[in-house]
Amino acid sequence: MSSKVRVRFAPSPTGPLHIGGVRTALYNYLFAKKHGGDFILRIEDTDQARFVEGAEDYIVESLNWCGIPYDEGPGKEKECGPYRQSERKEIYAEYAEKLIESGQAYYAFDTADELDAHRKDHEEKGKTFIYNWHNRQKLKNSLSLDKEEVQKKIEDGEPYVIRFKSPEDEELNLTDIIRGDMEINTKILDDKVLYKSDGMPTYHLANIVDDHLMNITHVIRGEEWLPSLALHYMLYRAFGWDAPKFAHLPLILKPQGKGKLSKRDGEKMGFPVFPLEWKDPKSGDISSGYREEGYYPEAVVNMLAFLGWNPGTEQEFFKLEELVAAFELERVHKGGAKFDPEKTKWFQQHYIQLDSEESLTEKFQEFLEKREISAEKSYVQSIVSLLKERIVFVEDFWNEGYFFFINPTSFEPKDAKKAWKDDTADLMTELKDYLETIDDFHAENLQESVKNWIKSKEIGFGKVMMPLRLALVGALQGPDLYIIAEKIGKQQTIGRITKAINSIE
RNA sequence: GGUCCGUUCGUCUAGGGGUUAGGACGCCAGGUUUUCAUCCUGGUAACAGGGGUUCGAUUCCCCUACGGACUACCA
Repeated sequence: MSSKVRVRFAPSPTGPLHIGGVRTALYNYLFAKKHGGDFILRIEDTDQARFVEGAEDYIVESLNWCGIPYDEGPGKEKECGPYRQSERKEIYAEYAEKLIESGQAYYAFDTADELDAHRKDHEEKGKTFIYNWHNRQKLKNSLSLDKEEVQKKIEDGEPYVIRFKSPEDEELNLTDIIRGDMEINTKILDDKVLYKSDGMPTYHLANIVDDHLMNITHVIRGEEWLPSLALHYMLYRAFGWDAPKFAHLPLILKPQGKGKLSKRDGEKMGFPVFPLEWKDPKSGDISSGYREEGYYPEAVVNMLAFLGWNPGTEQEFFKLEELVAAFELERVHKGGAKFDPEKTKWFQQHYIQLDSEESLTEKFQEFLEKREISAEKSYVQSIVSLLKERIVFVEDFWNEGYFFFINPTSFEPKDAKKAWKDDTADLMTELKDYLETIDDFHAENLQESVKNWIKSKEIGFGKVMMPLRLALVGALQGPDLYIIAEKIGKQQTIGRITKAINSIE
């Protein structure tokens, strides 16, 4: 086993890639890169009914945005292509036939309705219907029917599926890198459909055949596949192939309540569950994405990496290269992890603080342009520099500093109540008159002048500074007031004081 | 219901037969900031329960409870 590590991420294009899927992709990527291996993208589109237009592009774009591009896959064809299962149809038919020939699979003619009736019947008796060794002789298949009859049905074009012939009673020893050894008896397993009547393979067949043909060495996938592991082991054995190693990742759960994280949770609790914004082609519904919400990919990747894994040290900030170096499947947790939107914000805050002023200025200028607010680049840069340490998203430059660009549109009622007393209007009028006499509006000069003025009036600083802040900002928040006055200039400063005097009772 | 997997502060987790059970997010308090945020300091808070094994179990074993996944001609 000295062959090159090859892993694959194999989503089906049934909609936008969920954040849990992104984590699976990330772990695959990290593992591959750590071992100098290949990361392959395979599109599992064997279910035509669930195919969603645009989903594949979305998946590719998501991986690229996260900085975890695939080495092989659609658009990056290498010798193992094609990488869409719908384009590999003939291959699966061939392998399904091989299993029939070796007696490890059989044709089944039971209709969906018949099977449903069996299930319902069993359910009413409090039992579970399992199609396997104990009843397959009584059902309509090539094991129970005469050879001629089977032949005739096929020739007549009667629809059929191919089922795996699961052993009756055998202890199977399974190994998972994360969970260790497990033992399963085949008697409770059912004869899974390998090949559907529409001429397409099921996940199980396609998956095993492709993983083998694509020389996959490690299968890293979600825990929902754990119950299928026994089947997959038997399939490899039936073909006479070496099975890859398996690692089943814990699930990502809802922040509150029960169950796994779903699309709905994001909408309900106000955080994205998708990397990128997604517009459903049918309903037109829009689901928010981390990119559009202003998150940096580094933050999302770092957060995701730590959901179910940790390096065992106290370091929490990891760039992608560092994750590659530190990542180990053995350190992946077994239990599901509840998703924590707050922690994502914390990572985001960290990574945006690492961004350069130039880069942030550029981003904030784009933001301003969208709002049709024009400002000199040097002015924007000075605001960015001033506000940088208090922001988590680029948008926060606006939330924290809109007053550098526009007049406050209203006065925060709570703050007005606190800052604006009965005699404040008169005091502000006096201050305004005084400011009229000052020509040098640099912050230092302003500070000294106003300080002296306040002292000469023999009143408290708060009595002046709070209403002044309210007038200039619209609320009791923001950076140094003298700097604000300097930035917006004398005319604006006096104008805003006047407006406040006239509009606050 | 059946099969399988899991369970350390509210959350993400470290740890592992003898520890003051460690860190991070959140929350709370104090300091800085004549405001707010940032920042700094401190604090709160956990081994699901019951049996074993052992001189000693949070750590090993069993049971129970709880949680989760699967149980389709979906992946």
